Amino acid sequence: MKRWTTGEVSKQRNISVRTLRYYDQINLLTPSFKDDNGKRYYSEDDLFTLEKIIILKSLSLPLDNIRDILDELSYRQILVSHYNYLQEELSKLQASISNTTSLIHMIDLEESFSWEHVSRLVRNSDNSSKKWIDYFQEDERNFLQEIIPNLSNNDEITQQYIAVLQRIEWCIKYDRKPESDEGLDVALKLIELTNENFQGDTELMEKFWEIRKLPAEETGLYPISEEVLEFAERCIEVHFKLC
Amino acid sequence: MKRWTTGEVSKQRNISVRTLRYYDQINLLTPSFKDDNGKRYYSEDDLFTLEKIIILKSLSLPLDNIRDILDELSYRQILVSHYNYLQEELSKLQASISNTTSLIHMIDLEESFSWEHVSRLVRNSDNSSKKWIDYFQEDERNFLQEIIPNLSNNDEITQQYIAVLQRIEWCIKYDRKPESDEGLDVALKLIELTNENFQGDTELMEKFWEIRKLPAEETGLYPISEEVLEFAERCIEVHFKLC
DNA sequence: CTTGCAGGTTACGTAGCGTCATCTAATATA
DNA sequence: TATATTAGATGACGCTACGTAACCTGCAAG
Repeated sequence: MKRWTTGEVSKQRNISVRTLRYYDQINLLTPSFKDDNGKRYYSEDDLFTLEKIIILKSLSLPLDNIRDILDELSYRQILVSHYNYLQEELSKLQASISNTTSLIHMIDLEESFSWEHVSRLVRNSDNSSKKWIDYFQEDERNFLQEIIPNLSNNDEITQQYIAVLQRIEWCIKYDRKPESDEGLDVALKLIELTNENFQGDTELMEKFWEIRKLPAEETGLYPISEEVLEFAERCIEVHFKLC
Repeated sequence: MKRWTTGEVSKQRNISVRTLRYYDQINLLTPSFKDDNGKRYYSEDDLFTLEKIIILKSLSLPLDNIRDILDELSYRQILVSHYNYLQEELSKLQASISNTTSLIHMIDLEESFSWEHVSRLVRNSDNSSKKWIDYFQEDERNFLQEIIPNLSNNDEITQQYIAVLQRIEWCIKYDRKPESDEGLDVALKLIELTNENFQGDTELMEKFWEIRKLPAEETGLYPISEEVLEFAERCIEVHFKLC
């Protein structure tokens, strides 16, 4: 059975030696063997555990929480929660990107660049209130709740829709046609959204209408017109034909 | 002219009062007025500056660097660099997601879940070596270089392609047809990649061939077959028709 | 024999705040 | 008018996840 020294593990996993020693110190990852001089030797199992730790860390879990749950979760559970987390981040990022492009557009057009616009955009994109525990599945949560507190949550999907709708509004306002590059962009986002969050067009449309019905303060949008919906549909029509 | 107190700003921008006081303390954002009791009052300009700071912070810039460059950069420059950063993050995230799904697939199939596979995947996705300075444009960099060091960089786009190719290989291996949901996924990613990173199919194909020519150790892939390319093309053919 | 390298320990430093403890001024309520 | 609450202020200490420096050890190479 092969064993690895700190230096080897450090290079392989791209982690500092100091980190490994620290993990040993706080009893997060104690190497399965130490020789007479105190040299650490890591087994293959240790490396798998380290992998787990790295993944859980990327969920922004504090190390002592990781230590608490490490043994209770299977590799698959960890990966699935990691996957959920990543998808969530993706949503946020895409919303952020939309907002940022909107702002840049506004500056470039040198008009309507008011404090109102900025704060409305930023307010929508900023508050991230989901926590790592939300990325675990229900049954796992039940167990986890006993160890650690819980949290509120926020509809990120809605935010994504809002972002798309804002882009469409921009297009209409500045006379970009559905046939333009911007129209293609909109179409792509829409397809992505339907594909990732729902399974078909029915739900998509429902979501659209739900958002439309929300009061303006809540969505951060000026009231949404029929025009917008038509624009959206035409974007997809023009650029893609689903077979 | 309206002025805001710490508490008001705190709520509006979703920042702790402590943070505001800290920024004052380190001379990052000093409110334009203080009354006899030392109460801080922020002007509209102050709020814009705060916005800039928040954006720059989201680039993971340390606060003292932000202080140094804050006055030198226009709002537009900051937003553009922020946008570049976000796009970069998006690439990484997508690669991460692909890798994670691959791993989950492997576990689910309960075969070939060797250390080799895991480490190959993780090694590819892990090392993030771009730094915030890379997200500024050339002329801005020249100026910035005088203040702060510089860094290497890594071909993230290649990594994205690798991720897609890996998914295709998985499809072929487990007999998922281009017509399946997985095929649709692949098609979506491919369209996204062509649309975001290049402008047309020509470059896409070049990139594909470039990667194919790379030795296996570098790409982290088993040699890529004609089969893969055909599969990719069919995915797009089957699911989308560009008009 | 020393030199260098890979390992070790101990201990202090860091960023960006959170979190007391304590104080003041202004306003609301009894 | 007395008091309680609120929103502000200022230290000062605490925290995470390590980086970094100082110094020691064991071993192979020159």
